[in-house]
Amino acid sequence: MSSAWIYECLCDETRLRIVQFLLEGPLCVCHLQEALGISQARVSQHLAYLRKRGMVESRRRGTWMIYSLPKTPGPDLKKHLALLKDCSLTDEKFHAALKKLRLMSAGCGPAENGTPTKA
Amino acid sequence: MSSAWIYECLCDETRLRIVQFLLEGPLCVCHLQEALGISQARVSQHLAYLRKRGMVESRRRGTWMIYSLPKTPGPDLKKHLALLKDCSLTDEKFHAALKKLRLMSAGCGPAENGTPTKA
DNA sequence: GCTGAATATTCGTTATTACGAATATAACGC
DNA sequence: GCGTTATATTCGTAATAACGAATATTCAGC
Repeated sequence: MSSAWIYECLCDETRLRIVQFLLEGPLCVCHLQEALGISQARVSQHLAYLRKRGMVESRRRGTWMIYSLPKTPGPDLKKHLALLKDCSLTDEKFHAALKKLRLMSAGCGPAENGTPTKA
Repeated sequence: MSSAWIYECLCDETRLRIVQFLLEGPLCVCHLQEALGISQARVSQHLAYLRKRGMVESRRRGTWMIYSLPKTPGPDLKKHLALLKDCSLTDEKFHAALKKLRLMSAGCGPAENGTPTKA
């Protein structure tokens, strides 16, 4: 039952969305919060869940926490993430949310090496 | 969130095992019960869960119910099942259970077109 | 139609999980 | 040090899911 934890991480709709977003690039908590339209606490709780299990990594950038997918995922996780990305291509709702997110802010990826500048 | 239901189906360890077994071929309830080492009711409950969501199909053969994976799975499910099979290759526990199952009984696959004969 | 075998369903309980609200922590600029 | 912003954690509760036990259904053979 080696990769059962992967299914457990993704069986919650909010967590699945988070990982889908992170597949597009690193994001800070407040951007995820905006994109998902849920409370800050809920985002943090789910991120903590995913972090404990090794599904996401975090690094601090000033007061911001930048979350991203593991730089060196294990073979099973790597395949699952690739498949999720593939399946996300046909996910209308996700793409609508992603578009909204990109309009809202530039994302945390490009601004990684400077002081965070909120939109 | 198109394929969220797939993760929901597989996030339970028992259900994941069931689908892993079915990837090897059709099985009846009592064989699954033996292979999993759990009560008949639990197997039936989980199978009902999976059937409602289109993850498994069933057909009657005498008093036996033969469960199998969908003959014509959608594109996303097809990919997920292929990945699960791939990941199962390195799953020691699963292979041990599979070996035990094959020693116990011939399986329901070969006996499909006759009266079921319990080992 | 009765019986036994295989499977399904219902029900009450327990365990787990997600949640919102409140509070705590951490870093930054002053 | 103080206030502000961003994030994390704790806690009590509500929703959900899994479970065992008991019961119901379905079919085959007689």
